[in-house]
This record gives sequence, C-alpha cells and structure tokens, in this order.
Amino acid sequence: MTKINNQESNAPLIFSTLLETFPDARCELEFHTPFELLIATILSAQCTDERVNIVTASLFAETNTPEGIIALGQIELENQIRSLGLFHNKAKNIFAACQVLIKDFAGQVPEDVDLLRKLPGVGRKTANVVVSNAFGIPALAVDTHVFRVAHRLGLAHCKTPEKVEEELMLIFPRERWTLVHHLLIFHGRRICHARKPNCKECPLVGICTEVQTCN
DNA sequence: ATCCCGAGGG
DNA sequence: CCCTCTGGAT
Repeated sequence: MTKINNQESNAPLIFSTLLETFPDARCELEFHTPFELLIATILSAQCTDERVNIVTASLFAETNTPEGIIALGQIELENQIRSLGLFHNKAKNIFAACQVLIKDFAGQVPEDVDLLRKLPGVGRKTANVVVSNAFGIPALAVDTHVFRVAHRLGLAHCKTPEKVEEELMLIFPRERWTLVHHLLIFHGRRICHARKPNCKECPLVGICTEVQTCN
C-alpha cells in the first residue's frame, strides 16, 4: 500500500517553492572563521541567532582563538555569555573544547564531522552546521525546525533527528543538502512555527500533509 | 505558558 | 528512553 503522506516525489517542488520564497536563506550566525562559527553554534542552543550575534560580536572583538578563550578563563566566559541561557554548560563545553582543539588539533577546527564530534558540546547538529557553513562540505543538520517542518511536509517519518537526517539526504541531492537545511529552517522560523503555524501565508499549503486549520 | 538552529548524563 | 541546564522573547 502506498503511504498517503509520502511526499518524496514532491521534493523538487518543495525545494523550488521554498527557494523562491526565501532566496536569501543562509546561516544567520555571524562569523569570520571556522572557530568563530563553532563557538557561535554551540552558543545558539535554546536562544535566537540575533542574540548570539550580539554576544559574539563583543566576545570575538576580545578574542577569537582557542588560546584566547582559555586565557579569558571559564568564569569570565560565563559572564559574557550569561544572557544566552544554559550558560554554565556552554562555557564549560567551550572551555573544554578549546583545550581539546589545542591539544589534539593544533588549534585548528577539524574539517570533519566525526572529528568535530570529539569536541565537548559538539553533537551531530553542531558538527553539521560547522562543516557545511565554514568549509562548504555538504551536510544536512537536523535541528528542531528541520525536524518539525520535514515531518509536516511529509518528507520525513522517523522519530529521531539522526534518522530524519538520513531520510532527507536520500531525498535531496548532495549538493543541495546545505541549502535544504537553510530553506527548511527559514520556513520553520518565518511561517511553519512550532506552536501556531501561519498556514494562511504558507506557499506550500496546497501540498502540506498537515495543514492546521485552526488559526 | 511556551519556545528558541542541543548535548550530555542517567 | 527521560531529565537537566537557562535567560530572554512573545
């Protein structure tokens, strides 16, 4: 029996529609180096990119190297990132990650997802964001937005981000992975919100498998 | 109240 | 699998 909400065949239409709607879809974290993006991405958990950018602007003006962060000290780092939430864990992880970078990677951010994941505080999603946006290596990071939107559009059906990542990578060609990630995020943030999706302004309302009619 | 580009630990 | 960490925006 055919799965009724299997929309893999609609993937090209979904891609082109979202690209037309969000031609500026991109990484919204501000960075100049892979290390800056790594730190910004770790900081981005549970808060908006906009506020991460405010904090990193002043932090990176002070230092943007692993050695510099170590010199800053964990307590001072905590104080600088406090307003971003989860500040203790983030500071602890960033501090430890800088030590690993210096000790095992000659102070350079590795261009490999598996190596990146050896860094404290770097999971699958963060590693994918760094390799794709800092090094141009195709990757499809599945965060809360990508997960939600992919399910609503019928592009994914699995229960874990890892499995959804696999599903999406099979549906879209490798050279599109990074852009697909950004398009789904923009759609999730601007229109397909977690709580009250704005279906009335959704360009995909005609093919969505989960249209919300109560808003 | 609920959500924000999560990850680690139990 | 679940829980915890966290301030700010809405």
